Amino acid sequence: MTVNATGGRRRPPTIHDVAREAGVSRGTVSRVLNGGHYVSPAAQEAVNAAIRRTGYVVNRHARSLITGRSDSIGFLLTEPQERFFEDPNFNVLLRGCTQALAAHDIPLLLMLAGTEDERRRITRYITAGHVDGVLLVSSHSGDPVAERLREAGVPLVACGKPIGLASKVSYVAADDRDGARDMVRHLLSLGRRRVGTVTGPLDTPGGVERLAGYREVLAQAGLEYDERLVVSGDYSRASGEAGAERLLAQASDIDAVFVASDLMAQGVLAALQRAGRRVPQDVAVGGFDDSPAAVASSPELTTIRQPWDRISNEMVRVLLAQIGGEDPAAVILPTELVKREST
Amino acid sequence: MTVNATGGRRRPPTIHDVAREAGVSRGTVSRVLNGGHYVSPAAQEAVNAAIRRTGYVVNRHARSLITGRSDSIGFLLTEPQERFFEDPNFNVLLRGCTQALAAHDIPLLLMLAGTEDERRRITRYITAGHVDGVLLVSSHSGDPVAERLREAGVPLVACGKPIGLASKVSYVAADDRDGARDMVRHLLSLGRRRVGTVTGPLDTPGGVERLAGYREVLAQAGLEYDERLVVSGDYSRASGEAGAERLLAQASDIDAVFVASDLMAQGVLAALQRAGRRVPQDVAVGGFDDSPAAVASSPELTTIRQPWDRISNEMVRVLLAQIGGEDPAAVILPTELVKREST
DNA sequence: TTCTCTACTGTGAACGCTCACAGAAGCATG
DNA sequence: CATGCTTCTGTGAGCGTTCACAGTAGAGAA
Repeated sequence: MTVNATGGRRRPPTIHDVAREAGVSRGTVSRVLNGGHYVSPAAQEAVNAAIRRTGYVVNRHARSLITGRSDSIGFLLTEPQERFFEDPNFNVLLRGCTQALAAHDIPLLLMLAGTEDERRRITRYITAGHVDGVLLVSSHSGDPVAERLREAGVPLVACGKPIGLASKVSYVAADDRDGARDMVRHLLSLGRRRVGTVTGPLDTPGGVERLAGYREVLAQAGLEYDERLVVSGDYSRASGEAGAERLLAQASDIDAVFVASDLMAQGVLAALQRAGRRVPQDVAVGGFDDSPAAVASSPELTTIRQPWDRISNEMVRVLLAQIGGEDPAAVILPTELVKREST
Repeated sequence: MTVNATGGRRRPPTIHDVAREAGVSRGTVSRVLNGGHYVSPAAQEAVNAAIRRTGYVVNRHARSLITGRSDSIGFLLTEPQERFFEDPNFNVLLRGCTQALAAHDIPLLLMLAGTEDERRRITRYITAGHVDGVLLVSSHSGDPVAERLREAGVPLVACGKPIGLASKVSYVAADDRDGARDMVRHLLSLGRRRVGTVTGPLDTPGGVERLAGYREVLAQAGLEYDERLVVSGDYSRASGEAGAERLLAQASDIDAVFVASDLMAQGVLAALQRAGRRVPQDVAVGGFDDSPAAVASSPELTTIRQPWDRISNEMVRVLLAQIGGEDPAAVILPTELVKREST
């Protein structure tokens, strides 16, 4: 790439420079830039050569000004707590989305809106058209941002099924309920009969669905529901630890625990160890997520793998389709049981 | 905020609408928008009211087109491996930078450039002026992107001292060497005399500096350098585990290990446990970073806290200053020894 | 031939904003 | 009363692109 082939000036080359260099008009260059329809092969080639020679890069601001599109996507995190940011799943999701968008040459804007103040600011920013669509990562129900954006007609895809949201909004989620079913069936297949659970927050879809799967399978197995076997946490390690302690106190004959996240499962392992219960001999422990925490703990966790790479790809695909005018869509992806040492 | 107070049209209000609503000219509105100099209090007030009534939000594309600035900052990760993305420090840094920028109402663009292809594309994108500056997060030396951006005159701040970079580039770093010194002194103060170390990659500043600190303190203490006590890893858990095994094989009388990252320290703990060594009774283990891994492992890790919140704040501060015309600057921030159970 | 159709090309007018400039008004100074 | 200065305001131009439209050339049909 020859720098400043068009002369010694400082300013980056414009579409005019390319047109002059190629001996065609602005219009033709613009057409080449936007798919090359109605452009003769000769002109096409001349323009491409000129672009290469001048080092031309399209000015996205000028383009956006007229098209009204921004050619960028927002990745919005409205979680009030910072917890989700520490969640290893977040990493995978963020990276996956960034890469999936990079394949379309679309930059991703990271937006954090933890406080109500920030949420208001970000909402204004988004509805002003500064991004073409939003990947929404927020687990809690009644998220006002989602509703506001939806009302403003901003293309939106949520990660996980948004609960308590009045109307149609696209989402991509793992099949939480089915994953939970798989895990509990696995625990029962090992001969366990006193299977407890530490649920996620019950205002999140994951929390609700995983608990539902657990109850379904126990019911199918003819085991009657015992509320002493059910405690809930908030996906944090500490809450897992506390949950396990409560379980041991309420039902000391417990022989397995289905934990709704790997991070909480780590806490459960710690609590069991402190109580002198061996894992998996005395108590089998199953996690959820297959996060790095699953192999970082000892014993390594049997867990349910969430297909994060597929989730991020699908989120991007659905969002772009929606920006292109398609209707909202829901995508549910299958999970997978990963057997390790803890069961 | 009244929606569409200026009429029933769909399109968002422009500066013209605000001007009409306030009974002033575009110029006056623009001046209010940009600091309010040379604007009478009455006009100021009228414009602000009109903005509120119309729900006006500035069109950044139009503004950027003329100012040449983009009012956005890039967060660039050029690590070829995905390891850094899994590093908990990354989270903290990314969040810190996003928030520090949000305070200035500047959006952050996340850019991943793992392959040479992507690096080329991103470099073009950046040098075309689509961001005003870059926060560079990359540990390895000889990073071609940093050099290219610097040559192109793009304001740039690196996280950690870039090694092998020809000329001046701003950076913000924790005082790695001093942190290492603190930790090794701490280990010696416990009466340990056979102190091994698992270093980071020696083509990273952290790897080099932490090893240097280790050697300095041992030398000061009159202990002679024993190369069997030094192995190197790549900051991953697995490499910590492998490193500890090598240490035990080479120097089985080891009574302490200074590990250059918490993640590796987790691996070291696992290897020691498997070898039947008690921590801290038989072998004291010191980590580095004070990442979530430090409290997630058992025993909880004594470690060196990196001031990530301050690092991200400083990176943003230095970058904005540089965009504002100031010269590059280097900022070194102190670390802190955090004592827990592993020593 | 003349007409229509298709493939291609060039041109003027926006998009919404900032910037430079011209000018008005108010006030003090000579 | 003219002059200069400061503070404030409006206006025209232009940033780099796309879009709609007009127009040209060539091929095929009537």
